[in-house]
Amino acid sequence: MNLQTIAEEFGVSSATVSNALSGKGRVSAELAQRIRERAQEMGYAPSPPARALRTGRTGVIGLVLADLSNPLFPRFARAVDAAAERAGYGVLIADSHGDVNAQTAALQRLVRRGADGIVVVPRRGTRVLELDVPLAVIDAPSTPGNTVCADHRGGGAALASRMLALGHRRLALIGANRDSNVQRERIGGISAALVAAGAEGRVVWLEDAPAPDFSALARAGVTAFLATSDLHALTVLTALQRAGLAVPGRASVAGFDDLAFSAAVSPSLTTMAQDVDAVAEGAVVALAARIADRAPPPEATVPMTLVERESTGPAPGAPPTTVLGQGDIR
Amino acid sequence: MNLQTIAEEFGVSSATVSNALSGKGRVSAELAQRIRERAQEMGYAPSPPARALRTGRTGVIGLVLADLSNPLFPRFARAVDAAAERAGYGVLIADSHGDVNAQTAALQRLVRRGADGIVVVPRRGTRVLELDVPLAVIDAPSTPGNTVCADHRGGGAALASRMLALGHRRLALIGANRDSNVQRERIGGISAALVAAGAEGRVVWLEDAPAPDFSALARAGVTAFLATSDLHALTVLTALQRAGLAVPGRASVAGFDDLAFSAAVSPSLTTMAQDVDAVAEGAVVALAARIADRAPPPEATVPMTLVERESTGPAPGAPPTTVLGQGDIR
DNA sequence: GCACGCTGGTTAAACGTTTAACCGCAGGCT
DNA sequence: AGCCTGCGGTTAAACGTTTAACCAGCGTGC
Repeated sequence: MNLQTIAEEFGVSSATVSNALSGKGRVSAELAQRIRERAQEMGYAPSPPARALRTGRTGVIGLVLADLSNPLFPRFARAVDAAAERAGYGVLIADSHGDVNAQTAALQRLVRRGADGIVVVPRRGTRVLELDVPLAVIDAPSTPGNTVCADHRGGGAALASRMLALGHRRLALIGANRDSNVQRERIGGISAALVAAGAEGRVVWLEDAPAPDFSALARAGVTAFLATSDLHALTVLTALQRAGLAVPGRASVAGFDDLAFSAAVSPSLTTMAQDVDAVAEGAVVALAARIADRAPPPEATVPMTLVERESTGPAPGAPPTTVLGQGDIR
Repeated sequence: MNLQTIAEEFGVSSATVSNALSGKGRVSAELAQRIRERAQEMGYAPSPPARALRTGRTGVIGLVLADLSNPLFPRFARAVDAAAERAGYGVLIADSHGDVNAQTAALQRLVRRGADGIVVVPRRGTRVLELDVPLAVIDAPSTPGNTVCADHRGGGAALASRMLALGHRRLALIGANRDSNVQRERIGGISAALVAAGAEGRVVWLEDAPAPDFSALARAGVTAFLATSDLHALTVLTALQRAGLAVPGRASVAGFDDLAFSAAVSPSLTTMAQDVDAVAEGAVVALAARIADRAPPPEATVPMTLVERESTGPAPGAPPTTVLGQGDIR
């Protein structure tokens, strides 16, 4: 089932068949058409190794998801896979087992396996070394070499604004792992918006420290908890509930990324979602351009969208506000 | 940086170098040694396409994760990747977008890309069609063609026994999606153990139906909720907490699979965990054997382990029992 | 009448590896 | 002396594709 067998059927050379299928050389339009049809009905598929050997390109890109603890992993994998498929690429994965030089090892494995380029979602604070293959980095605008990402800062600002509109003035910020550019930007966006409005936003928990007593904070007057991840938001939510504090009656809780469980818990979590598909598409397109030696598109950020659910509401004692866009707006 | 360049350095033919590196043909031991050392220090790596073209094998296996909603995805991907790496294979992914013929499309994409074999975690109730490449299926023993999986039935039975030992006699079972072989086996294992002990275990929620009122069930005398997934367990947990029912004081809650959030919520979730690494390793080993045309190992199941956390405890009003293995036993 | 250019192909080389077949040579056996 | 055998390689083909270079035939312009 190679070019030769088709060629013999038509009494032509295999080069002609190759030309007909690729539309590159000189073949009469009519013969080309017939060859394409026949190849189609024979289910002919070119041999990737042969093509790769000749052209030096494998048609495969690597994907390294470094931060395994990030539950966005499956969605990124899926989205990158879909985008790569659209661009005609296969996807080779390599999970760096979390640690930093395992990440570079993963990258090298991928180039050894012949990846034409690599999409990498780096481990927090990891700088990705320069390789001899094109890279597309998905992290945060502040990361050097970043290619495309969600607008984490803008998302933080938007979430904060919404909470301000709901009357919250004392807020607790959660989960600012200082090694994560993404989390830093989210916190930065939130803080900026709060400060501009004269509200209080204090970071109360970094990932590495032991968790504080959230219910005590609520009793002390904090009316909203904004976490940089739904995972942390969930921790807060269950802690408050366990202490008998109503959410959102007594305090509101919100997170980021709209993780799988966020819609399933009760009350369901308000969250700032990123458009994973758009980000992945951007990364793959940029990578494909760089592989084809065209100018890659400029560094881009895609907007985040607020998914307002049940875990947020007006601050207790605040004057009633018009509640816009309530409900699941996915 | 190919065989030829090394060969010239030694004044031998490229075939000799190939033989030296593979240890297959006839080369003097001493020359072979020198060649290997030199290749090492030159950083020589054989060209995968060339090797694939010649041998007909790419050294790459496919991984299709069909059930995207399954949050185990990242762990399976990681584990399969690691096992494949150990076996000398790369991993090409293909996410079937959930629907059934997208799954077969994904399989075909992988074979077209040259996968030597495919590991598939099938979509619920999907029968995987026979292909011309070796397959390893990770699902449940009842699935035709299954290769390796966790002992879902045994896990269910063990979880049930533990709850019985804690004095629970009226239990609610949750999440028996009737298309999922895995969930059916888990429910089956639980039910069998409960029935054998004369306790009551009723399935109260299938995924497609609207969720019942869990707090009402608890007030009606159910003291334990066993869900086939931590996701459902979390739904129950938050619903009970919101209704002001203490967990595990008033009712115990347990799930399966030890998902990311399970240790983070309050109270942390008791769960029946599967050894993802062992399952993945089994699948890859079986697949590698089939690819090498050796007899694959027999179908295997790997035991599950109970991770007992805070969400389970003695049934209210039950005689006090010795509590074995309390705490996080990971 | 002839050089020229266009059309529709063909030929052959090249990509880098593996492997079957061959081959010269030295030593041992008969 | 002749023959076999084992050692240490070499030669060459093959895997399937792409692509640069070539070529026959034919209509055209001058």
